[in-house]
Amino acid sequence: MDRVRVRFAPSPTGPLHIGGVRTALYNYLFAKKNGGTFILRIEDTDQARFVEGAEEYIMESLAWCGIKIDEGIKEGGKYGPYRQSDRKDIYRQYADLLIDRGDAYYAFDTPQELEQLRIEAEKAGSTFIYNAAVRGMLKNSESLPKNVSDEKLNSGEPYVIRYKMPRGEEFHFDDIIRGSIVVNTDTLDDKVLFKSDGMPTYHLANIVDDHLMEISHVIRGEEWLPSLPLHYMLYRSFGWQPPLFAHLPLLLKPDGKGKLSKRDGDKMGFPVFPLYWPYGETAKGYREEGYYPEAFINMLALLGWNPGTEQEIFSMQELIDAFSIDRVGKSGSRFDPEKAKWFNHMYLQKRTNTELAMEFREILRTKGLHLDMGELGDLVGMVKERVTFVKEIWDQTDFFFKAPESYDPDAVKKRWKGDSPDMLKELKAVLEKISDFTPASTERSVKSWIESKGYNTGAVMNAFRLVIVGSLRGPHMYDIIGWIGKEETLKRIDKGISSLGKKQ
RNA sequence: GGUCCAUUCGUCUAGUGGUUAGGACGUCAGGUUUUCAUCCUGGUAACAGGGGUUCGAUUCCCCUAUGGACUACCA
Repeated sequence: MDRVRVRFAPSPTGPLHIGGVRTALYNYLFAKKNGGTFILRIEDTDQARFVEGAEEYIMESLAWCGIKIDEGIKEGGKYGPYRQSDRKDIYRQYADLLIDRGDAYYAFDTPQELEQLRIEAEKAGSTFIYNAAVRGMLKNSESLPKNVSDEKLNSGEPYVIRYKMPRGEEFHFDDIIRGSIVVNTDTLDDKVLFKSDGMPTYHLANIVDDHLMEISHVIRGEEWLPSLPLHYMLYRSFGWQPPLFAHLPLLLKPDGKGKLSKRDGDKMGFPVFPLYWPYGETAKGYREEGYYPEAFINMLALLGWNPGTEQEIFSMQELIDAFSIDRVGKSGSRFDPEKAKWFNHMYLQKRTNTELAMEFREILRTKGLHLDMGELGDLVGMVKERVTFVKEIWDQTDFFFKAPESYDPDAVKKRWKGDSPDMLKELKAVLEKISDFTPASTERSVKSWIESKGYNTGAVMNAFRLVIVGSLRGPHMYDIIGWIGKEETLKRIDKGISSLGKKQ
């Protein structure tokens, strides 16, 4: 195989959606697996849709995901510039070349005229296609006498350059994922290659850049499959060797129908973007929701690709080693937010207590709490396995920091019995005598006291939990009181007894 | 409407011309636990339908159905 060079070529029209991130990821994995180069090319030929901040967003997203760009706007490279608006001067000559070869022509039809034709066709129950069948009846350099056409060009009348799709040809081409595909060129249209504003369309710019940048494999979304024949045709007209193409299946909505769209996130309560999008209509991001990039990438990689083994947890390097484009599926994948959470849970479990403590410390800081790392590490270790996100640690540990201000009514009803106050008074006396207030020693003393008195363990411990935590949740009681300390423990027992009182 | 693409548990998927059709998420049940959660064990659940080809099709072919993409001087 020649040197592998792939590109991810998004348009800066807004935040990058997770489908786009997956496309970038597969390109990256394929490149790294084959010792190739991953290129980021910004396709901003549509000036009307350009969105400020989108380009930066794309780059920051890839960086967050750990997808490293080899050649691009910031990285540089021998094939630059890597932004199509900076390559504007390149495209015109290729459009002219096609005209010289008779594979393209000038068209003067106005957008309004074409719109009218479409409406009329629709009324008649058909679809208007600008192709060989109607070319001769429209305003272009194929139908008009040469002098009329030249006059229009010279007078500065707006025009576009269209590809002259051949008539009645059975055209064969290949896709790595789909296999071989055949279309009749009569069903294709004379696509605009060069717009009246002086910019190329996607089709022209894409083919020219892929050729000039020596792209070996084009890995992109399935929405491009219908224009693949045109792209092959363009390579043929230029006399260039086309790259290999792989069209990825789309990401679908978790419920209902259709492909995942930008609006789905807020509607269904999960992000569809890697990062928070701060402009205009803001959108949530995985990063801000508390996902680890490793988990996010792992989840995305497995949506449409699988290694053929039962392994599900992959580091980026493992993904690179295992990746093969042959194992990319053919059908669209429905995105499952629950599975995404599971991946994050798994990655969080792999973090050390110290790492988690450092992350959690940032959250505590916003609450005005400052603790040393040793204490925090112990705390986090008690609850890490019950959380999916670092931010959930607070929900699991709030009672460590403050005595309950109220007691869960259901728990009180169920666990606060008539003899609870007396039992807790006795328990308090037992605890008071313990000088070495560690989980091991409190557990030993309390257990032997319960045993000697013949009490029911559940009755004691649940009432105890109620006054310490405020509800029936949390880690083991001895771990909790070991962390909050003897003094605080005794205080909470007193407070609980006086607040809850005797059961009526 | 037209063109193209797709179709295995609810979801992501493995898989083969003859399998008890496997795994994961979810869900349900049981166990562990002083609580909740975790965890462990187990269960549930799928080859869209119809024709072929074949000794035998989930697997190969055709049709239908369903879903999806595209159908712009957007990418």
